Amino acid sequence: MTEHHPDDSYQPEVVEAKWQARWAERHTNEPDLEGATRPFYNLMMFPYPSAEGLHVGNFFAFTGADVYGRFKRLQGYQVFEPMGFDAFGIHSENYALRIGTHPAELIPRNIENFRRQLKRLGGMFDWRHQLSTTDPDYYRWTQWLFLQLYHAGKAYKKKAAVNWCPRDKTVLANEQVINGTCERCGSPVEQRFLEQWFFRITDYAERLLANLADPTKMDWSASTVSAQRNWIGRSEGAEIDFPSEAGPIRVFTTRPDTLFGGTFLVLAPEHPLVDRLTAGSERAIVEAYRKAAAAKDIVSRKVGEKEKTGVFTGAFAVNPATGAKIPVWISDYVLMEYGTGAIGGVPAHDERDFLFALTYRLPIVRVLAAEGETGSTPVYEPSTGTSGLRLVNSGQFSELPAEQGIQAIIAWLEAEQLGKRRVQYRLHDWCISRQRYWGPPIPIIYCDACGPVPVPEKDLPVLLPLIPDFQPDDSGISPLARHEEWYRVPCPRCGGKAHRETDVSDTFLDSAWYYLRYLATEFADRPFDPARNQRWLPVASYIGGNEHAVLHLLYSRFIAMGLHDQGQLDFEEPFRKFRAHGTIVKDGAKMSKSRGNVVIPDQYVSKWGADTFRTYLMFLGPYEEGGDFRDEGLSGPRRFLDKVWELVQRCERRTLTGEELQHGIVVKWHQTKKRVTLGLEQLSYNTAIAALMELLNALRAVNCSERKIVKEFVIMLAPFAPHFAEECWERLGATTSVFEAGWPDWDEGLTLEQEIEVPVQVNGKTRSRVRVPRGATEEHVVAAALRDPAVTKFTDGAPSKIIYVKDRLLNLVVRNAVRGKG
RNA sequence: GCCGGGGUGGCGAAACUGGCAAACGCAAGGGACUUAAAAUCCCUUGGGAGCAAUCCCUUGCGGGUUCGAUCCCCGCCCCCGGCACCA
Repeated sequence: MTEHHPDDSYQPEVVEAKWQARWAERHTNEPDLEGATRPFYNLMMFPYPSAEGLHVGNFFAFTGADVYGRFKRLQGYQVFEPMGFDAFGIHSENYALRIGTHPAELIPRNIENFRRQLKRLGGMFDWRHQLSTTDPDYYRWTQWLFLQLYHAGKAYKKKAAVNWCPRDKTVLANEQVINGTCERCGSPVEQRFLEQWFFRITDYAERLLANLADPTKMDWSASTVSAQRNWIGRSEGAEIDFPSEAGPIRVFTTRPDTLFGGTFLVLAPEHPLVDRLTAGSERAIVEAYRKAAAAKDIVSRKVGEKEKTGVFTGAFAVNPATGAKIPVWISDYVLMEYGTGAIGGVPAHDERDFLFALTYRLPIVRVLAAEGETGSTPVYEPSTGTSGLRLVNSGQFSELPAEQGIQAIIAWLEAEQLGKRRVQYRLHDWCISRQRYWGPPIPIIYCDACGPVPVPEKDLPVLLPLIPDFQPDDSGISPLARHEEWYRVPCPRCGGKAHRETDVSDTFLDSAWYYLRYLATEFADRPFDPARNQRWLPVASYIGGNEHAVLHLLYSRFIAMGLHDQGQLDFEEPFRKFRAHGTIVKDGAKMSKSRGNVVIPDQYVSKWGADTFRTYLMFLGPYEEGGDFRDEGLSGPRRFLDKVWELVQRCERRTLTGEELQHGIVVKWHQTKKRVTLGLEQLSYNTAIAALMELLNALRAVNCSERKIVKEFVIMLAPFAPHFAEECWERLGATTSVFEAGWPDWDEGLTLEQEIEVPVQVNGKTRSRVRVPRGATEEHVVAAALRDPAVTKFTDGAPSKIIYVKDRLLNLVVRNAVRGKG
């Protein structure tokens, strides 16, 4: 053991290895889950171990969350900061396929590498509670969760039009289709009709939406809240029945006020009434159109295509408001999965209906008019909203303002039993079946006699068999179906011939409840522990990427709500506070493998040290906005740490000198404590670090190394540079961790300077400053200002108006401003 | 089109939600130390005028409110993200 000398230099690799070892030995990062009196659950989104390793974006995310956890720790909370691996799923399986290694072999290897990187970063992780979603002890409970939802009637199987990715050879949830392409591989998604398992997330649409606006339940980033709102997509309106030969045709509209302008109906090609409506002579054309529509992939069906096509079914319906006989058409601009799959065409007030009417020469009747218009000209009126519009050509409703017209017509429809008020959501049920190998098998058995039978809980987990041929194919059937010995089982209910469900569940089901499992990893007999949940949940702080706004973050809320309604959880919102971190770009450009500019953290950690790397990441931009990673930037934070190191080596216990006091060291010190504390609480890490740099510069300027200040400096630096701070703390004579030290408090009175410089403006332009004591009266400051030639040069006589903001600013208003003569 | 977040020096950015615009850092230039380089230290660095004290201009664009606007209001432009033939 070498003795430290006051002048020995900062060697990150030595310091970091030492403290990582010591944290492990001392169990520094392992809070008492049973007895914690001030528990703080600090969660960050766990990674997919599906690549060579973590990239700088992951490090940025984890570091920011870790800084917050360490700050809370220093404030005296017992912080639980777990880490795990989202190791099931297409991303991991695709990676295994590409590498040509079985995922069961590859993924544990990746996890080891991820763990190594994470430990090197110096996160405050409690490794006792590490989990992997691929562990049977984990996915046993994922399957259990499926059964809970199944028994609650929240899981069901139906044959439906689903998104099929031809490259990944599986169905996808709507949330995993981005602009008609696969979220994972970017292939255009096809439509297939398959029997799939769904979760009834739509049952919770209203609650999921309402809680977003409830600050007692959720404090989330605005961008995430907005994305979820858009995704849930609530619309208010009415459904209206149009009588026809084949029975009533129900349409949904958000604008019942335009009902009198409905001159035709349009049904989606897949609409179930089309067969019955179609007249004999039109049958061939209608069939051809339906076939063509079905053949289109989702991209071209939903995106672009402004020209409208469609065919007449030969049938007519009656507009219940006007009594007019109106033709029934089909067109692919009407989508079966939204509303009722049928619309009333109002060509005068809807752009799409207008284009359709123009193409097929359908009548256009205007029923809304602006102020001072009669509405007699039958042209399309592109109007968004209802403001300034009134109804015309609308029978007894004419002349009502549009907003009132909506309410009046709904009331009339309800009275006449022609329709009713209705809220429509864009959100669809969550399709969780995947025709892939690498996931938890859905715990259902199909019996020839009993039908679908849930696997009894005592038989869980349904183990994923180790099979060599796990490649997916085009059949729409999971690779597991090829394995008879696994596929064929006796029925758990009657013992008769039966077979297993061969689909696995969506990865997002694995990740929808992992925060519960972290708290209970040592329990084999239960998925989570009520007493621990009671103590630690909901999660106090959750940090992650906004790309999961309508995926993981929505699904997790749904699962918590479902469990809550089953009496399993006593909260329904799992993440009290969520903050979305920003994204990192490299030299101004997005990082991507094809560009070859992906930053691998390891080399930087080796060169600069983890503490410098962490500090740089937190300094390079606002945490919630991200920033630009530039190699040159690392030298700044490293120089900063070197200077702090040097300050620590020469620090001494003494009183401040007159010169130091004169330079306002005490004020700067207390101001810094305040700024760093508030900055950390708001995740404004870049400004917190800047404040510390300012204090350091101020100390160095007067050569001050007073021990009390240096100690508090080290504590405040500890969230960013934990190993470094521990080492400094020890060298300052401590025998316990710096994280036991407690967060420094500041004296508000001492953050204010006693003598201040008040800017003096003339007509709003700063012309000079006067030094006055804090709290000086207006008279005092004005008198001082008018003694200053730099001011009087511009005033030329008595000011006509004086604005004085105490301790802030003096503004003298003069009528004839004198121009500066230089 | 609708919703959310942005637009400030050569660059990353800061500014008590109305009060000295550009803190902190990077890069660049000059100087000191050194045989030299690196490291370190000191100085300069938004634009323009001036020998200078100093003055004028400057927060995407155009208006407005105000003694005073990066901040508030109105009308635009551009960038990032979400939703979107959604009725």
